[in-house]
Amino acid sequence: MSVSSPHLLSGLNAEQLAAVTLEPRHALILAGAGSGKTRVLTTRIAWLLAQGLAGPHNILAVTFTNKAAKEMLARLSAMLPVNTRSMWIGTFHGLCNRLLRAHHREAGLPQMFQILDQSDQLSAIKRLLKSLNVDDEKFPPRDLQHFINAHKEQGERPAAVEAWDDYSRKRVELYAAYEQQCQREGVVDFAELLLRSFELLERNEPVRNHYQQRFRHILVDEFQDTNKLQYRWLKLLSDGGAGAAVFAVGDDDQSIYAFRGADVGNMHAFEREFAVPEVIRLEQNYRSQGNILDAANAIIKHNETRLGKNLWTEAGSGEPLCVFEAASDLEEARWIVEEIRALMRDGRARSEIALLYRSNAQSRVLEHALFSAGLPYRVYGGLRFFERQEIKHALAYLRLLANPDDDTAFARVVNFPTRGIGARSLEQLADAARLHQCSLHQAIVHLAGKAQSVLQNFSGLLDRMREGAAGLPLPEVIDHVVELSGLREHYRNDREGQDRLANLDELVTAAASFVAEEDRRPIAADDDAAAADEGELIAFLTHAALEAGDHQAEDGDDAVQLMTVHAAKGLEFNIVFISGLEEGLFPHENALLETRGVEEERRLMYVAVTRARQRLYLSFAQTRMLHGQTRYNIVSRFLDEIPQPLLKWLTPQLRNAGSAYAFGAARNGSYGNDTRKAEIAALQRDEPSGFAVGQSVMHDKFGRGVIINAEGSGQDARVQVNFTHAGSKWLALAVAKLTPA
DNA sequence: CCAGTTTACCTTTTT
DNA sequence: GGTAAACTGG
Repeated sequence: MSVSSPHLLSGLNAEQLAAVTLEPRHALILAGAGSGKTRVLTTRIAWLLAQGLAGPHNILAVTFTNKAAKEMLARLSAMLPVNTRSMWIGTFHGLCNRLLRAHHREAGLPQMFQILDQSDQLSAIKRLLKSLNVDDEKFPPRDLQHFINAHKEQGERPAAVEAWDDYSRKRVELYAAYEQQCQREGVVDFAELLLRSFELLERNEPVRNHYQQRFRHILVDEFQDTNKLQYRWLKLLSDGGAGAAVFAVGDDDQSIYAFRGADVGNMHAFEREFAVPEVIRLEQNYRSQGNILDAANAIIKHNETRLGKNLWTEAGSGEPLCVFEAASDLEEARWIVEEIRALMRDGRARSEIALLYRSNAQSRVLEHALFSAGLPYRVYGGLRFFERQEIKHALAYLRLLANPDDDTAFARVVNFPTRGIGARSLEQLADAARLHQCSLHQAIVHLAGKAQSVLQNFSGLLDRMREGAAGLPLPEVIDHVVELSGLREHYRNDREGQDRLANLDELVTAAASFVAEEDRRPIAADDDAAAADEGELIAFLTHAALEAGDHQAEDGDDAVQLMTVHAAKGLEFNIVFISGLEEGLFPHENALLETRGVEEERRLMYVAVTRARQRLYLSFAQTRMLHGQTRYNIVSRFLDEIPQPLLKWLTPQLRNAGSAYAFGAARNGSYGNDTRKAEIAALQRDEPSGFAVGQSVMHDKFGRGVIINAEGSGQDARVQVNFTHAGSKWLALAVAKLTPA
């Protein structure tokens, strides 16, 4: 390895170079979209190694996605020959898991602890509520799950949570009970991985000292997405800033995970608490044409709380952004398909094109249109491989092999496929378990009568599985379990079970390639205490929980890419469509209620816009089917925030010329039947005083809006209006001064 | 007492 | 449109 490696640094601009070659000290890099962030991060690591400022084992690099971690590793090994295995590179959850496996005893966990993903966590909570006879109407499991996770992410155990009334006291009590249940079953949820390893470092001085001395350089990707606990974890590991040099890369404008506890405030806190000497801004964008960047800059300027940054490019302005107003979501989808066809006639590949939307529910219409047109497409999102029910069932059996006391897994498959163990027997079992303070599996011996015999049969099945699996390689273990459990038989008899059968086979294949991968890069004899001797099965189950799989999109074929804006973060495409630019959808209505909610939505829009290299299409629809009912939306404020000269309207701008209702009709049916249907429905409802659902109206105080609902007649007539800036309101027509806009 | 059928409910984003 | 709880028949 050369002492100075000019080739490493060639092609970097001045700011990138400054960031990469900073002397070892704390640094905050504000890296705008498309500014070469990942390159800076990986080159920084390579530079530290090449300069001899650190050995591989001194490096800890943390990312948010497995994908980012893999990419970093791949790029790094391409840059210089290095034993990446002795570096700690991974997601927060992955690294915490590694820490806890190595120190499970000190952390108070069984060696074989299992990881609950969120759906496992939810069912664990439901089971808990049932066993404590808690009314799940009063304490909805989802709320409780959010409550528990939010507190864990703040670093708060039940004892630290403030309770001021009976209700909050009860919730804290349930939080405590949930912890006990997890501890008894030997399982940890996602947030627990973080909190437990934080507490391990905090309380165990030898362990803390060991890692503080080992890691001299901590590099953090997507720093704006860290939550409070992750920040404290980093701070602890760097000995409050006195130890490892922390190199944090982030973009406050791309912070889009506040909803799950991410705290942009960490960037300010880091600057202050670590006394970061200087902040380096990467503002040159290598991705997008000028007009696209101008639009992105114009949008994000509307946010008040920013560290401040303005992207620029040496590329030309490029094309204007194309805007399309559709009569309906179906129309929007049809237009997108037409446009894609035109692009392909121009010689564009489908894989250059991405369709972005705010929420997954929007993909269906787009998929339908693409499918009907025979255009290949790939959807990112939705169910991932390890989240499919047949896979989760198979994994549950595997978990029971490793740990029969895993009640979540037990409850999941005890009667699946059905084997005559009904609700009644399970109730008795749960009662016995509570009475004896033991797991469901252990409670079987305390039963009597029929319940005991059927459950002992099940227990015997598990024993036979374990015996049959002994000594087999992992893929064969899985195959054996799938067979013996009756899962294969069950899906064979199910008319719609063919895909599921194929997935179960795929699980065996996945295990085979997982084992092969592990063999190629064996966990090197780590200098850490008790190098995790987890065994293939535990490693595979951990892999399944932490990396739920590639969002089910097959590689290879040339296909249009469909995904949510969140999923698109970090990606780039030559041509991007952002669809559904409507108030209530994007920005999402739920976000309007939250403080700073609109700002987060705006950052989301900023992320969406900056995905495009050459061409950006923006579209919205007047009516949209959502959750089975038609909604009448007005154009998103974000579209209004883009300067008009950057835009090219593909549809006439009639927005002030009449109601949505009127111009749907004016288009003379050429835009499909959807607007007509809305029209007819409105007429049939005998709307009062000449107002119709879907019509644009003006109000002295609230401004412009669209009527989305109506009821009553005469003096009692009321309409619900969705105002651009004031939100949705019910107004009595006799009182409110509404005028057609 | 269990198993298949119907109904209800939900969906903003996810490691 | 898809799953999980409630229902009802065997």
